[in-house]
Order: sequence, then C-alpha cells, then structure tokens
Amino acid sequence: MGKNLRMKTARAAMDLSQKELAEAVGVTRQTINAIENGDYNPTVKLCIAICKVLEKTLDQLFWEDD
Amino acid sequence: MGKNLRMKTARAAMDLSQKELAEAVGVTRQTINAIENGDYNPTVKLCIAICKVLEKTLDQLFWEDD
DNA sequence: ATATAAAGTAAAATATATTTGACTATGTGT
DNA sequence: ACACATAGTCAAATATATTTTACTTTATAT
Repeated sequence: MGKNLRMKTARAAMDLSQKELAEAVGVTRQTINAIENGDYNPTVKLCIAICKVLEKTLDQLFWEDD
Repeated sequence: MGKNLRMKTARAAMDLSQKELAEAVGVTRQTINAIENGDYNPTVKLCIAICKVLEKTLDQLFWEDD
C-alpha cells in the first residue's frame, strides 16, 4: 500500500500535528501515522471524520489510493 | 446509522443481487447486506472495491452517510 | 550540549469488521 | 401447492483495525 501523501499535505495545510489530528477525530497518534504511511486501511467512518477536520472529501483524500 | 439507499440504488442499476456484488468484491452476502442496512462501517478498501463495481466514487456512495 | 515537539516503528492487548452456518420471510414462476 | 431466488437477521468464530506502552530518530530552539 502506498503512502497517503494527500492526507499528509492536507494536514500540513491545516497546521496540525499527527497528535492534534488524532485527538480531533478521536483516535491515537499511531493510527493517524499508520494511515499516512499506508500500513493499513481505516474504517470509512474514520476517513469521513478525518476529511471533515481537514476540510476535504473522501474522493480528495482516499479515492484510488488503496 | 442510516441505511445506504444510494448503494442499494446503484446496485439495482447494475442489475446485481447482494450475492453477486459480494462475490464481485470478495466478501460475503451478509457483509453487503449489513452495509446497505447501515449495521456497521466497512473498511475504506472495501468501499473502494464496491464503488468500482458499481461505477461510482466514494463521495457518491459513502460521503455524509455515517 | 540539552531540551522539547514531532514523527516513525514495534509487540502485545482489545475492539470491532467480517465470516460461517443457519434460519425466516417475501416474491415470482411453474 | 411447490420450487427457487433474493433479502433480512442472528449467534459464534475468525481476521483485522485500533489501542496501549514504549523506544528511537530527526529537527528546532534555547
């Protein structure tokens, strides 16, 4: 699985650390880190929560990135 | 969680049964049924597989449906 | 040089997505 | 009435997402 660079970029654009994004969506820092590094596939519910904080849509952050 | 009527509609448009869609994406019929009825949240990888078979995007089938 | 925030990584435990097997209900066709 | 495909649902088992704890690295600042 490839890295999710779009998510990392969107997070940087909102000036959030992995820890801050994790707290905003209610998961741990390691989960955010693993998603950005493509280590495993998150739940769509978590994806939606991340999208809302980063002000992006599912297609913008997670489409064709599997 | 609400039912995913958009997914059910898209599946009908492709003339696929729950069983056929399940086989096409490599999961069981019960999993497809549970997703359509909103019983739990699937993995984004599974959502993407479903979208490809139904010729839709993540936003079209899964955005704002949590 | 030292301190601190941020990121990367890993092993073991827990929560939950998914499977398996089975049963019921409804409709459609013969 | 009978057979069959489709859909809905449930309990127990399995696979995997996520947590917890902890350690390492890199960069930035004092």
